[in-house]
Amino acid sequence: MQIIIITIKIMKNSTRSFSTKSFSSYSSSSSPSLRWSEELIRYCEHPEVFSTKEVYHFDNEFVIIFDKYPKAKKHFLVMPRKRIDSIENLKKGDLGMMQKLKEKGQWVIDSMKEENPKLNFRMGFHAFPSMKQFHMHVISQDFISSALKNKKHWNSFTTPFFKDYEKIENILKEKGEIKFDKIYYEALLKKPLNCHLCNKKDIKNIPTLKKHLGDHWNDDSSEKSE
DNA sequence: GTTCTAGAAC
DNA sequence: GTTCTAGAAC
Repeated sequence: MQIIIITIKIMKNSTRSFSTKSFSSYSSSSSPSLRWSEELIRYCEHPEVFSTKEVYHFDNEFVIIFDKYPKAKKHFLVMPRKRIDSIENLKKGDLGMMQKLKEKGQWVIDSMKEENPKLNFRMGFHAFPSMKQFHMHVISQDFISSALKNKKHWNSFTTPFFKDYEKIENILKEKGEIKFDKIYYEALLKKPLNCHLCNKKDIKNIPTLKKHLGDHWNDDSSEKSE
């Protein structure tokens, strides 16, 4: 009986949402297939509507969210709320914002290290991000995560595809813009799996890499706990 | 960015 | 036969 009631409720809902959709012009449906790339924008426009499980912190200028698919034990995105599509849209005039962005990132790192001093962090940017809205990654360097699933994930954080904050700030100061060679950086994502901590090269596959990362994490903890 | 899955690699 | 990767998704 309960199942029947639930089914009816679902049918009612879907009918309603369908008619609402077709009634209003639904202007935000700019190519629905590309909507995933714009998801970060919602956090910047209305950070207050999200739970504390999604939004770590926000103020008038910045939002810090938990990465939805964390590639390490701790992985945050720090973003200006002002609409900036991409790292390529940065101007020298954004250097003030950048300084505050760095402070926000460092504030998260300090707080996370207080919680677990064993964690190391990098803060920086992908040379060619997939998601719109300029965002900075704050990510712990264990890379122990079930969401880390393929070579692209790995190489995007452990090759020069990942640009530390200071690097980007320096380029912006010196050249006034951020522009990378797309062919070169796309190729980096396809390179063999190399460990970011030791000299191990050409790790066979992702499962083997994960075992290797687990070993680093455990070795490290036994050293420090002695 | 993810999910899904065909077929390559083992 | 099973594990794993990598390309399509309208």
